[in-house]
Amino acid sequence: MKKQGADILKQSALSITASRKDILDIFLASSSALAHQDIELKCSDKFDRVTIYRTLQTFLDKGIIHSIPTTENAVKYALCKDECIVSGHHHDNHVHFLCDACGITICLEEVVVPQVKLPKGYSLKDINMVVNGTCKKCKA
Amino acid sequence: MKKQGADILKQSALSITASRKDILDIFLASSSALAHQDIELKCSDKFDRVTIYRTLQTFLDKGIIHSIPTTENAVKYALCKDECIVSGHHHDNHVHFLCDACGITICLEEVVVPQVKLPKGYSLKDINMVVNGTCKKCKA
DNA sequence: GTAACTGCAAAATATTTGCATCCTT
DNA sequence: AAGGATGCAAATATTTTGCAGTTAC
Repeated sequence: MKKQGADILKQSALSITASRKDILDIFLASSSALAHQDIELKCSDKFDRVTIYRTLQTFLDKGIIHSIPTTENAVKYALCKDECIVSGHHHDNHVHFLCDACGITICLEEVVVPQVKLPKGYSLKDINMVVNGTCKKCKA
Repeated sequence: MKKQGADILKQSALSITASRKDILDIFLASSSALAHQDIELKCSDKFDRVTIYRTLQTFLDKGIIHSIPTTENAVKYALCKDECIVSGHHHDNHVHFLCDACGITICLEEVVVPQVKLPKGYSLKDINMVVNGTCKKCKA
C-alpha cells in the first residue's frame, strides 16, 4: 500500500489534522519540490494561508520536509526520505536540480553530493548542491 | 592602488553615480556576502531602499555580483571576480560557506565546485554549492 | 540636451502575531 | 477535558511600479 500523509504524521508524533494530511498528500503526489505558493494553489483555498505557513514550519522542524534554496529568491520544499530524519538531524545528501526552462525543482536522489575539502579552520556540517540546467522534458 | 567602485562601473559601462559607487565600495570592503538588508544598514539611510533594489538588480544583470541562495530564505550577494563576467555568462565555480553560528556567508574562492554526473536527459549549465558549518572565528 | 538614475508615494505581495474558536487525543 | 491547531484580523515586512525631478555624460 502506498504511503499516506497520515502515516508520516503518526511517525512524527503529530496530531492528524485535515490540513496536515492534505498538504503531505500533495507532497507525496508531486514529483517535484513545491514553493509555498504552489501549495497554496493546490489547496485551492481550502486552508488559510497562515495555516500553510505554520504547517510547513512544523514539517521542517520535525524533519519531514527539507528546504531547497533556489537562486530566484524562492525557497522550495520537498519530502525527506526516511533515512533523513535520523537523530533529529538532516541527512539530505542528494543533489537538487532546477530547470531554467520550466522552473521545476526536483531531488535527484540518485546523485550524491560529492565531498569537498574546506580550508583550515572551517568545520563542515552540511552541504547543499543545486544544479541548474534543462530537464528531461524541456530538452529540445 | 586598490580597486575602487568607480573602476568597476567603468568596466561595465555603467554611469557613475553616488549610490552605485558607495554600494560597490561596501562590497569591496566586505569580506563576506551581504544581504539586501546588510547593505541598507551600511548605507545608513543615505539611499532609498528602492534604489538599493534597483542597483543590486543592475549589478546582477551586468555580472558584477552574484547571488547566493541560503537555506534561511535570505539571498545574499557577493562581488564576482573578473574572470566571472566572461561573455555575459557567469562562471562562479567556487564554493560558498555559511556559518551556522554567526550567520556569515563567504566565498571560498580556493575551493572549486566538484563536477557531478547527472542522470540521462538532464543538461547541466551551472552548479551552486553552499556548505554549512562553523567558520574559523566561531570555532570553539 | 538627453537618456538614465533617483527619491517619493503607493500598490502589491509576503510573512508574522494575537486571539477566540474548534478539533484531536 | 485539555492542549494543540486553525481561521480571522491585523500588524509588519518585503518587493514592485509609476512618475516627476535630478544627474551623468
